[in-house]
Amino acid sequence: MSQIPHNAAVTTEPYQQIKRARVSDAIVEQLLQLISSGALKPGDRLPSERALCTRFGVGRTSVREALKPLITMGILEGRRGSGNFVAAEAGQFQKPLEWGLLQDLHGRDDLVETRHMLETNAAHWAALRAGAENLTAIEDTIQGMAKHLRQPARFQHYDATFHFEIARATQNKILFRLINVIRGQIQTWIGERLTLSPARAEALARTSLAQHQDIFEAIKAADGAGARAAMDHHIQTATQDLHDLGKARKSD
Amino acid sequence: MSQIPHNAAVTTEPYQQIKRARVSDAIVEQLLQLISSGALKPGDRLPSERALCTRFGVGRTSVREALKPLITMGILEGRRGSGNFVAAEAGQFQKPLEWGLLQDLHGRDDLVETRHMLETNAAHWAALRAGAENLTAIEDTIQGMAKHLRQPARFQHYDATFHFEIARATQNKILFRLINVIRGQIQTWIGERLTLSPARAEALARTSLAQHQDIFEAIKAADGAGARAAMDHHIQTATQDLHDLGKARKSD
DNA sequence: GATCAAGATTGGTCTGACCAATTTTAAGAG
DNA sequence: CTCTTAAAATTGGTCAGACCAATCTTGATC
Repeated sequence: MSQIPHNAAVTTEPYQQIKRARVSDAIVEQLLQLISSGALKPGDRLPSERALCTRFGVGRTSVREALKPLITMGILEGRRGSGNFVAAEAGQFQKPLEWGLLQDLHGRDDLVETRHMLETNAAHWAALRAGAENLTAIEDTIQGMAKHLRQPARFQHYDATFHFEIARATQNKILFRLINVIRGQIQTWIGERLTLSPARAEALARTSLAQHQDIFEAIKAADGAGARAAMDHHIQTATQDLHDLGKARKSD
Repeated sequence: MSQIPHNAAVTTEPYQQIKRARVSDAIVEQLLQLISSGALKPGDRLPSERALCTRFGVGRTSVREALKPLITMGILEGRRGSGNFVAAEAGQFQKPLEWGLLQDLHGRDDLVETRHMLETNAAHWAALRAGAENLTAIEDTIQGMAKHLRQPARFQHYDATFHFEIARATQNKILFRLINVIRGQIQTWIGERLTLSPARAEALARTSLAQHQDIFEAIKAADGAGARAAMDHHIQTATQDLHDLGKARKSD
């Protein structure tokens, strides 16, 4: 754990700073509304910047100043020579979360610890709130894991989807987004972890599969405490495995 | 709780998309490094955009395209006629978190529930990890509350600082940032909640103070489970109070 | 020394132009 | 007619110069 400095102060001021009407901000608002209302769907192409100029009645500078924040946030995607597009992950706001959470992290401890907290709570709430649709989605991922015990890449995909579906079953959007961004980050750190002997990989997969089944059974039975405990056990095992692998790799 | 749509897919691809070198991106990188290295401290003023043009050897457009993302994320702050400044909260990345978490939220339920989870876990870890410096900081806020039982604004400030210091005592940067952004958001929703009779306000304050003391005692005793339980009780009470106030206001 | 108006500085926006990547079109070959 | 390929048009990225409005600086005035 890294020390958190004592310079940042807490803010209790509820009043918002008055902001002069910037032209670009008004455009940002309109574009956001077009996207959230569904008029612009992921993958859609926006009118060219020059066309937007005439539509909004502003200069191209303002249009570009409006597009820039949306591109930064990962809501839009600019392709030179082709056009500006609504990003596939628009609405998930993955990028700003990564910016906010993962900047200036020296170690992975915070990440692992937070993931443990989020996942155990997610299991708890999923058990209390999962609908039939959620249960079948989760069960599908388990069957996918069972069918690909010897194909690490496939297995890992279903593993990730399992946790993804549990996060969705919580019906809590904030928790859903947090789990996804942290899982994604841990995944990039792990990278190509599964470069170990096939026999060992299959053994790990079997253990993991059994734990996933335990979690699912508890969720299916609407057993909040049981789901939390099962997930706690699973995450601890997975974390320990990762830790062992890290040590093994260091000794290379 | 709002339903989470089933359209978003999970990504297991660790490879990053190749991106052409944009001039503005290179400038962003330099500026970020200047800030994280301490060469530019919060509150500092950047050279004027025209000056940056000559320093970087690029046009003003590129400079502005580089500044825009940083302003969007709250790292810089642009004041027309005055200059661009490093934001006071630079390094906290509050704004991108708000973007990522609070977009498109229909109700406050997710927020309240997530806060409950974060705060109870924070109390637990604070009890296990708080150093002497953390303990005195927390105790100071309690004394501040005790001295201002009849001044709601002051009391609320120390209340918020109490939770702020506990979040810091966890030594977990991610948890620290999450708690701050969510508390801030709940606070803006509450707004000027304390517009009730002085007698009732003081009664609530006394109850709250007692609960804060319980939490602090558990943390001081390094009693993780006790701290979690005390915080759980406190958050539940506070949430209930807010709920009652909301109902009372609706009946106006 | 305090007040206030004129000038200088700065971020925000507009216009028009050019570059490089991409797409579209059209010409040409089979 | 289809496929290939080169030219033309389109598009995002960058540059330059200009103007506006908000702010800061300066200096004259009392």
